[in-house]
Amino acid sequence: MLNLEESPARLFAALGDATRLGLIKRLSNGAEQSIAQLGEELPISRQAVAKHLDVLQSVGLVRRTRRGREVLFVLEPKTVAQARRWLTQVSAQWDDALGRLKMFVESQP
Amino acid sequence: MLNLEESPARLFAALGDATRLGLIKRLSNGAEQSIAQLGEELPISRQAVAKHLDVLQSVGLVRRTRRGREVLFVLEPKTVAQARRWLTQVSAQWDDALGRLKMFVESQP
DNA sequence: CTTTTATGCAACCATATGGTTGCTGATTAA
DNA sequence: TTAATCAGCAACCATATGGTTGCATAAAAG
Repeated sequence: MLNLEESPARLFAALGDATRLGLIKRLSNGAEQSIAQLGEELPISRQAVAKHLDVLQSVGLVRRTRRGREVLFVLEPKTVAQARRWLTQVSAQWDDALGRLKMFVESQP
Repeated sequence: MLNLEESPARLFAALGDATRLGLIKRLSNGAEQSIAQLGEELPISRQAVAKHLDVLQSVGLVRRTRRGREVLFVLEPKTVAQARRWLTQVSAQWDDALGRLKMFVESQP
């Protein structure tokens, strides 16, 4: 897996597509699903779906398993959590900064 | 502001670039900063920085204010929180699914 | 008033991205 | 065994993206 800690950009980029977000949402029900299944309701070709899944796998958002002739995909919630953590840190730093500003203002005579 | 609730894809796409993540991190200290300031340490042209800031503003991640001849940018933590919320929901749905699976397995004779 | 500073606008360029189609190979079903 | 299903590979295409340069404008500083 790539180093997402120091470069979450690729991870967010993988999330930055409506089709891929849909796939993730669909996979978040916990079920393993094949490429054909995942593409059933989508208005794009199977190959397009496969490419999207490749992108998701390349950043570790999904894991693939072969079973016979089909390939099953499952969500990797740890990677979702990594993205969440980055945003949480930004929010926390923001809150800290505002807190310090408030303290400074209140300490003025 | 665009409707991010039903289409967080554009929001994640805006986060999907290392330069923009750097800008966000830099802005998370709470200080308003100009385009020139934000681009000081970056190895790209001022126009490139301005374009990145346009992207961030177009999804509501930053807000711009004009002061004299310069334009100041400030982080919009509410939008960061929106992205975080989407990821949280995916995680929660995943946890629910696993919980139901566990209950089902344990209820088997 | 002249110069510097900070930004905006527009054209341009190379590459990435999201999509397609056609063909091939392997596995399951009839 | 033959037919249907699921996936992989490769080429191709249009548009988006991230970057550049050159010139213009407005405000602050000298």
